[in-house]
Formats: sequence, C-alpha cells, structure tokens
Amino acid sequence: MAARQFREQGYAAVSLRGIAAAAGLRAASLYNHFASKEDLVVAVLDDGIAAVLHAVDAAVADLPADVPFRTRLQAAVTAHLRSLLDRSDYTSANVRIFGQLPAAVRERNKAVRARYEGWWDEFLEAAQRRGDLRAEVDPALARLWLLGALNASLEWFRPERGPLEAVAESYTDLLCRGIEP
Amino acid sequence: MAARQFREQGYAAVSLRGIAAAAGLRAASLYNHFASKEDLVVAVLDDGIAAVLHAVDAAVADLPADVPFRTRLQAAVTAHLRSLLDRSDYTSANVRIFGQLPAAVRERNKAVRARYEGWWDEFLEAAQRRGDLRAEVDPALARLWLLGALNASLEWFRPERGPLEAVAESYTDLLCRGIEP
DNA sequence: GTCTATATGGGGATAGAC
DNA sequence: GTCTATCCCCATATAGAC
Repeated sequence: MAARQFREQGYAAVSLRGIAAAAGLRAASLYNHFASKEDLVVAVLDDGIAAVLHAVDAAVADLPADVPFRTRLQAAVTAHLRSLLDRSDYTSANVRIFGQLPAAVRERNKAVRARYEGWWDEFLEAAQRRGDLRAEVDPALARLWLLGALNASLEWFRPERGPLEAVAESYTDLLCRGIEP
Repeated sequence: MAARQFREQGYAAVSLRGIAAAAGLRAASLYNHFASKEDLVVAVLDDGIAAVLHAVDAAVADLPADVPFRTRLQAAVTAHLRSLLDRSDYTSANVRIFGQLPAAVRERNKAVRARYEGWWDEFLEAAQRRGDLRAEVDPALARLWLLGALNASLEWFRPERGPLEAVAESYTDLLCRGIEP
C-alpha cells in the first residue's frame, strides 16, 4: 500500500501518517517496523526490482531450451511489462520515484538494480555470441534503449485501450527489426 | 533555476524559499510573479516542451529538402537529446517530474505536450507515406517507443562517458534497423 | 516589487502509557 | 506492538510597511 502511494504521489509527497492510515495504524506504530521513512522506501524499491527480476527470469527459464531468440525476448519483454503495468505496485513505484530520491536512498537500491541490469546484459551478450544480435550493437546500450522504452509505458499505458501483450508484441518487433523497411 | 531544482529534487521537495533564495529573493516576493507554486511549475513545464519542440523542429527544417529520412531522423533525435541532456533545465525538469505532479497540474501542461507529440506523429506519418517507415508499424506506438527510450537517457547519460552525439547516432541506428542481423 | 512578520497546517520523529 | 501526546521544523500563503 505504501508502494502505491509512492507511485502515485512521489516520495516527498507521501506522509508516514498516510501510509499508516492505509494500513489501519498510527504513524508512530510504523517505527516498530522501519527505523525511518528512508528505510521504508528502500524496502519498497528493493522489492520492486526483486519482483521484476524474478518474473522475467522465470518467464524465460520456463521456455524449452531450443526456442528462437525472438520468442525468448518477447517472453522477457512481456514479463517486464506485466510486472510494471499489472502485477507489482513495487516495480512501478521504483520506476516512478527513483529519479527523485535523495542520493543516499538511490545508492542503497543500486546493488539490487545492478543485478537486474546484469540479467539483461547477460541475456543480450549471449544472444550476440549466438549471432542473434548484430555484432555492431553494444549490448549495454541496447539494454538502456530497451528498458527505457519499456519503463516509459508506465506513463501512457491504459489497460482499457488494449492488452499489454499486444504492446509487448509490437515492441519486440520494433526492437528486433526497427522501423525501416 | 527553479527548473533545475525541480529536476534534481522533485516537485514536492522543492520549496518556494529555496527557489527564491536561488534568485536572491525572499519567498513572499515570488508572489509578485506567480500566483502559486502550481502556476510556477506549470510555467516551467510549458517552457520545457516549447524548448525541445523549437530545437527539434529547427534542426529538421534547417536540412536541405532532399536529404534521406535517416538523416532527418538523426537530426531530430540529436536535437531532442541536446535539449534534454545539455541545453534546457526546463526540458529535463519536465521529463523528470511530470509523472509525479498532481493531476490538475499535469492537465495544464497537456495541450503543450500534445503539440510536441503531434510533431513526431506527423514526422513519422509522412515517413510512412513516403515508404521510409514499414507499413505494419503504428506511427503513434513508434513515437511512444522512441520518446520513451530517448527520455530515459536523462537517468543514465553522463557527458564524461562520451558525447551525446554518439548516443544519438547509435540510437538512431537501433531505431531504424533494430537489434537483429 | 521587495521586505518582515505571521497565520495556518503538515511533516518526521520521539516519549512513555498500556 | 500499538496508542496518545508532543517536539521541533518547515511548508504555502497572506498582511501590510517601505
């Protein structure tokens, strides 16, 4: 519930009183669970990355070993979007508020984020070794390109306009083939 | 100066005292220029979009009429990144804080944002009519894909690591050709 | 158009009863 | 482990002198 408030209002605008109220508590009671507002938000941030990492890794691991790269990529993209747009308030809160946090807080989420970025780097580097990724493409830059575009969907996606799976498919196509004929 | 504070700290965390101090004023004096904090931030948001729209439009308009699509696209991408990463605190503030603003404030920036999105939609639709964009690609989705990826660079780009023009070139290549061989 | 002073409200955090 | 009560600070905004 705290995650949802952070996502919708931003870090500074959320009060411990409001978080406590949503949990049926008083603000002072939160201090039995977290030493400070910073500790609380770090827990939310870390959970958000853990959720998306687990979802993406599981989605790809569940595929047969011999499926084409494109299928594996689309599974990963779909899982990322599902975590961000549908499943996890923690993941969406992370994407929304990270850029606005005090440097000390961002620093504490860095190691967990790096693990997720590392998952994508390994995925793309392995693809490049197998020849599924063009040799001229820098995998780390492709990862920034890809995750940037995916995370931005948080700002415009509306489930009423169509299922996220359709976005995942179109985005995978754009990512693989580009816009040119 | 207010724009820089909004970008770095977020909307709620910025105080009128801080903005006034950076301008060599007292907080009360700001009310001779803006009726409220909301009015002030709306002015910053609108200026940010105006800056990037002007920069991108000028960059493309300055090219000879017969240059290839790819050249025009790279000029637009470069101009967008320059406004976001180098030139305009207003543009970067807009990208950073928009998602966290009260709905009433976002609403007031909507018309100006729509003009910029409209510029890209027309650019991409014209390209599709000329056959420079694949027929199966939805121009509006391509615009979301593209601007999402570009704006995300605000979170990772560091000028010490290399010029933004290099990012613009690589990103244009990824956008046009994708990652697959 | 700037200032000082202040009204009014809310924030994070702590003390100590139960 | 929750509560009430409170400390202390800072926020937006206004009043009125200069």
